[in-house]
Amino acid sequence: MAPSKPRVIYWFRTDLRLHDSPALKAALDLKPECLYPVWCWDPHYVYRARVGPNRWQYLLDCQSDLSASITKLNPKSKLFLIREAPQTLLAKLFKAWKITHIVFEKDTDAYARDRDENVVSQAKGAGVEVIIKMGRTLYDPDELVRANGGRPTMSITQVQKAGEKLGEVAKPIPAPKFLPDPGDTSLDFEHTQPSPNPDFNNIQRDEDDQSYNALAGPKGDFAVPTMAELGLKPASSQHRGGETIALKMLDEIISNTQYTATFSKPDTAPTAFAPQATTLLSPHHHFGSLSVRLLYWRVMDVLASYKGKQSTIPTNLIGQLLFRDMYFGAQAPLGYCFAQTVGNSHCRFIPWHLPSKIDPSNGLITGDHHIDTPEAETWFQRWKWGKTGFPWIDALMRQLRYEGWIHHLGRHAVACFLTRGGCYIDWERGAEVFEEWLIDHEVACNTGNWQWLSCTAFYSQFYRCYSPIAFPKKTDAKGEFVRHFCPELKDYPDKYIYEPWKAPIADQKKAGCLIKGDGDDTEGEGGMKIYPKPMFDFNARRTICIDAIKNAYHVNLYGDNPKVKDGTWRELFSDSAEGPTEGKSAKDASSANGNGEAKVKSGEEASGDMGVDQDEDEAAEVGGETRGGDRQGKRKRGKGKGQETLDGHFGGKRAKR
DNA sequence: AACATAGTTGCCTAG
DNA sequence: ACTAGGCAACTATGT
Repeated sequence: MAPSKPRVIYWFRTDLRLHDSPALKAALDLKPECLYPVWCWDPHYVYRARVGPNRWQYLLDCQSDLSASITKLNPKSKLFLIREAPQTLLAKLFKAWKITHIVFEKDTDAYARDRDENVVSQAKGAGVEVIIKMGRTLYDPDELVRANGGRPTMSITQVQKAGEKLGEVAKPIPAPKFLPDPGDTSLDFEHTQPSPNPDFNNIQRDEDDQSYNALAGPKGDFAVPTMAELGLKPASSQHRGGETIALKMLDEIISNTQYTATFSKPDTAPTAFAPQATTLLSPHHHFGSLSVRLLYWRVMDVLASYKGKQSTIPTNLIGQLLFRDMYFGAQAPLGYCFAQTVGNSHCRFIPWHLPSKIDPSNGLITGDHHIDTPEAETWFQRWKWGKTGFPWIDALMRQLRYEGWIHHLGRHAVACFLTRGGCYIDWERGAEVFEEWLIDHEVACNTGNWQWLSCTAFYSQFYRCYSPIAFPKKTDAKGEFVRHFCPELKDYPDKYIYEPWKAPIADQKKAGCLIKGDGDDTEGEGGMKIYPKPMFDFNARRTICIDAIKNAYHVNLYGDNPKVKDGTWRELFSDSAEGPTEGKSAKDASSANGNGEAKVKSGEEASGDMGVDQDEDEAAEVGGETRGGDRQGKRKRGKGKGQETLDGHFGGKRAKR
């Protein structure tokens, strides 16, 4: 009996490209009789990941461009976009389309691993062969971790050393010249509707979500959804996705050999816009519309022939890619806990304001947070919406919201301000906002960078604190960036542009904008604009925060410490510490931070639970596995029962200091 | 073992 | 306009 020719599903996910795809090459090497390029509209992304309109649009751009490129290679083919969860859909497709193989690119994100394990086991049960190839990073994160002694990669030198053991980064593979026909695409099976619970993206929609109305879309043609179908208003960002654009951007960067060879991240201006100072390739790497290995080798080619003085690792473009791999290598062994403090063996515990609520059933953050003081919540909201009264911070947050991208050092500035250098608010709050608004949001990189900036992992020089006044002055003394994104300040004199509250009233009136209030009003009498007063004395907050971090470093708890989970960490923090540290003795510590700033504690939650629901504190070890595969839809299940320990999954790996 | 140095990206003042 | 050193002080790594 001659073996029948392979009938292959190529499952596209975060690899929306045809060039340099080891997985796609593996699919084509099977010489299949038919190849189905498939995208499953995953409810995890639709409901559970936070995604604002700009990243939705970027994703649709990538899908449309990829689909067009597929059709260009084979007019019978396209990206078949099917509106159902992969966990329920793929097994039905195996049967309906007589599939023999499924091929996809490896994804080491915590959720992706769960999803893919599920699909792999269903494929095996159905007799479908699975082929998985790495292509998302320079090195396979799991191999990188193995070469790092099984430990998460926490520094760039570790990545370099581990990388050397793994040998040369894979050379890019050319895009295919042809693609096989797809087979019959009938969908003669029941449509499994997802449960939109929780739905973190409800706030993004102003119309009904119709993304799951029909398996093959409203026209039955497997088309890429429209923003309207998703219930979303149009994107505000000018940044557009897609492999075609990505390759053009790459060509432009590489053709500027001086830029490519001398690029040095700390020397690029975060105040530069239109054009920005860095490459803006990160969203393409996120969606896979540009291969990082292609960028790597094209940069290496330039470096090999460029005669002038070059920048070096870690500040050059190669270094940037190594940092990306470092974060993937930090995330890979830590799983879900990498994205939070509680349970994370490599993240310092600091008693931030607005700590996450934890689901006792799996030890994972729920997406909701405790409000330990109303003041901190106010600061958080003003930070998020660009109304802090610090123009540099507000301009960055508005650029983030409108355009979905800000310069890396701008991210430093706003992240430092929210956490260790201003508000003393939990980095998880900031990471959630970035997750929602960034077009290049990558869970490993976003998490890692927030830990870096909050000095909870990767970086520890907390006394180096970004000033919202001095820092932007270095590259933009005239405040052009602020004038663009905070136009109400556009006529302010240069000397007041970063601290407009210092301008005399006469100057404020002359510039057509009064500095007053807390951001609720934007326009006053006679068309006079209003910009808020600064929400605190920055230098005073800076001192409070540095003292508090220093103290927390001395207490020296990590996220996997039992005291973090059971609440007894409070006993280790004196009443004079910033943050919700007073615990049971809150009443005695009303104004005790030594800087004359009376702390405002809400009666409701000041001495309440932090990070963990206290009812659940008696939790004992119940099995070793808390991967949280059931995060969607069932997070309120089993309160008080079946909870598992938050610590010990990665126990014994790091000697505590 | 004790110590020195480096670490992608701080700020301020004096000269 | 630019640089050097002080500021107060963290961890990881190497000798």
